[in-house]
Amino acid sequence: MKQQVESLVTSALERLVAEGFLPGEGHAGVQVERTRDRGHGDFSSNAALVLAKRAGVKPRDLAARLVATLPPSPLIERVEVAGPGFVNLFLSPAAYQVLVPHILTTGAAYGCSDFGAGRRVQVEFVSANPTGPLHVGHGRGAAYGAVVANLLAAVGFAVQREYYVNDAGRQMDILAVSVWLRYLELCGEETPFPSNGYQGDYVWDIAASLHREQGDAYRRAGSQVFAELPPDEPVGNRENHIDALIARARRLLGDQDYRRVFERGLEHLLADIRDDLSHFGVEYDEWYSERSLAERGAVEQAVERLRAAGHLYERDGALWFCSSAFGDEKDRVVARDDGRTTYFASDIAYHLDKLARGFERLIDVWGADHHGYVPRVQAALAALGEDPDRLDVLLVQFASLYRSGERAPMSTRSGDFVTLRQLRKEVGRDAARFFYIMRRCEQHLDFDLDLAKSRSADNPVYYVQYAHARICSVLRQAAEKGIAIAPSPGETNLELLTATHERSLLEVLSRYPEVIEAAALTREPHQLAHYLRELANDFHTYYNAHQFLVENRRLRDARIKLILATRQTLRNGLDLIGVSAPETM
RNA sequence: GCCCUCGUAGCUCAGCAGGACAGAGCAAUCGCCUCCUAAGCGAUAGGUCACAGGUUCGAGUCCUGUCGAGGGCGCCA
Repeated sequence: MKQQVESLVTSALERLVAEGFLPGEGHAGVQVERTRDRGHGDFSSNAALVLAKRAGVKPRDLAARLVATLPPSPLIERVEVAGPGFVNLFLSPAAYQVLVPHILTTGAAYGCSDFGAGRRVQVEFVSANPTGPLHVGHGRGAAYGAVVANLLAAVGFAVQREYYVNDAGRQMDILAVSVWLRYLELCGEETPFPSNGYQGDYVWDIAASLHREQGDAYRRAGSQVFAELPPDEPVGNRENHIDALIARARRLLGDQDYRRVFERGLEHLLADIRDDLSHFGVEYDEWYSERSLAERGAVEQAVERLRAAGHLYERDGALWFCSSAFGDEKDRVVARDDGRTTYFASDIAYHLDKLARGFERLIDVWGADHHGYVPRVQAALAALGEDPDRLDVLLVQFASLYRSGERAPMSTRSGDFVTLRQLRKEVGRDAARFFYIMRRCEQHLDFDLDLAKSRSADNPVYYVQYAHARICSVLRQAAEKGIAIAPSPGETNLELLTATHERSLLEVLSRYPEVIEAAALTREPHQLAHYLRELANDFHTYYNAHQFLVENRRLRDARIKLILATRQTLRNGLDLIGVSAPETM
C-alpha cells in the first residue's frame, strides 16, 4: 500500500522535473511515510520541504504544485498541504476494502515480498562451543538469529541458516580431559579434578555412558596421570596445569583412544544442542565443522593468501597479521610460536569460505562480548580484497534471568547456570521465543520468569495469542449456531465496515508488509513483536465495542471477513517469530 | 587508559534510517460481563527525552564533549 502511494508521489515529482520546475538530481531524503496523527491523513510526504530550497520556491508553494500534479488514483480520497509544507494524503475507503480480500487470498504469504529478489544471504547464529549445554544467553541469540533469518526469507532473500561448530581447539580438549577424568573416577581411580575443567553434571553423564559401553578400556592409574604435572591453582597456574594434563591424556591413551573420548564428548553435546534447538523451533541448513576447514587445508590457504598479499610478518617467533593497517586497533597473531594457528586464523578461513560459497551477504550473530573481534575479521576480509561491508555482525547483549526479583546465576565453567532447556520447560517455548525478541538486540535483556509464566494480560505472549484464539472462538460459535462463516467473495459487503474501530483495524492490517520489510532490513525482530501487540490491541478493542455475529447478514459477513484477515495476519506474524497461534486458550 | 553498546513517565521499554503537539505496557485511581473466552476494553494521572554545545527550515533521532550503567581489550575460544 505504501509502495503504491510512493509511486504516485514519485511520478508527480518526475513530471515536475520534466516541466523544468525541479532539478533532476538530489531527491535523496524525500520520503513518503505513515502519519502518526490521523488528522494528517494516512500518508505524508516531506518532498516539498526537502526540495524547496533547490527549486528556489517556498515549501508551501512547491507542495501546492505537487498536489496539483499528483496523478488521480482510486486509492486517494483527498490531498492537503499542511504545516510548513507537508503533503498529506488521505486514503479512500476503497483502498482498504481491497485489502481484506487481498489478505484472505494471499493467506500465509501476506506480508511476504520479493524485495530480496532471491539474493543469497547466510545467517550464522548461536555457534556455541559444544563444551556444554546451551544456556539462556545462547537462547537469545538462537531466537534472534532464527527470526532475522525468517524475516529475510519472508522478504525474498534466499536464506541459509548455519551453525559453526567449534570442534577443534583447546576448549574441546579441556572437555575431553574433563570427561576422561570423570570416567577414571567411575573406574575407581582417585583423581583430582582440575579447577579449569568442565564441572557440569553432563560431563558425568558422558563419562558414565563411556564407562557403561567400554568398561575399563580407557582406564589408566590415577598416579600415572598426575605424575609430575605442573601444579593446579592455587599453588600453580591452572592453564599450564590443564595443558599438561591434555598432553598427558594424549600420551597415555594414544592418539586413537584419545580421539574416541574426544569424539564421545563432542557427539554427545552436539546431539544435545541440536535436540535443544530443534525443540526451540530453530532449524539449520548447515552445521559447519571448524575441524573440516583445517583438515581441508583451508586455514593454511587463508594464511598463505595473507602472506602472498604481504600482510604478514614474524615477531617473537609468531606470525602476525597487520590488521591495524585495516582499521583494527592492533595487529593479531595468526600462528603461534609453536606453529599452531589461532582461532582467528580459522575464522578468516571460515569467512573466506562463506564468500566462496556464493553468499552475497553474511550475517553473523555474536554475543556482545565478542564485539572486539569484529574489526579484525573485517580487516582480514579487506586485506584479502573482499568487501568487508558484505559482512554484517549483529551483537546480541546478554540476557539476565529474574525470578521473584532475584537475578539467577550464570557461569558456564562451574556448571552453575540456567540452561535453555530448563527455561523452555519452565516458561514454555512460546513465551521464551517472544520474550527473547521483544527487546532490541543491543539492549540488555532482563528476562522476567514470573511474568513469562503468568497467564495474565500482563503477559504479552498470551495477549497476542488470545486475540487469535478469540477469533477462532467466534468462528466456532458461528458454526455452532449454524451461521455460514465462509466469507462472500471479493469486496462484497466490505463497504459496511465504517466504524472507527474497523477503520483503525484495517489501517493496522495494511501496515503489516511494511513492518515485515522494515524489521527484516534493520534486523530488528522486536518491531514485529510490537506490531503484533498493537494489532491484538486493536482487535480486542473492536471485540469489546462490537458484536460480530449480528443479525444483519451482510454486515456479519463483512465483519467475519475482517476478523479472518486479522487472524491470518496474527498467524503470519507469530509464525515468523516462532510462536504458536492457538485455537483455544 | 583505549574501544563498543546504552541512558526517554515510579518500573520495563517503543519511537519506524531527522519531521508536524514525545508513545505503549505494567504499577496507581475510576469505570465496563442478562452479550461471540474479563487471559479482555475504556478513562484519568504521570516525562526540561542524563547534561552542555553544534549541524539543520526542523534534533529524542546526526556530530563533539561531560557524567552515569553494562561489556570488551590474551600467542583463550
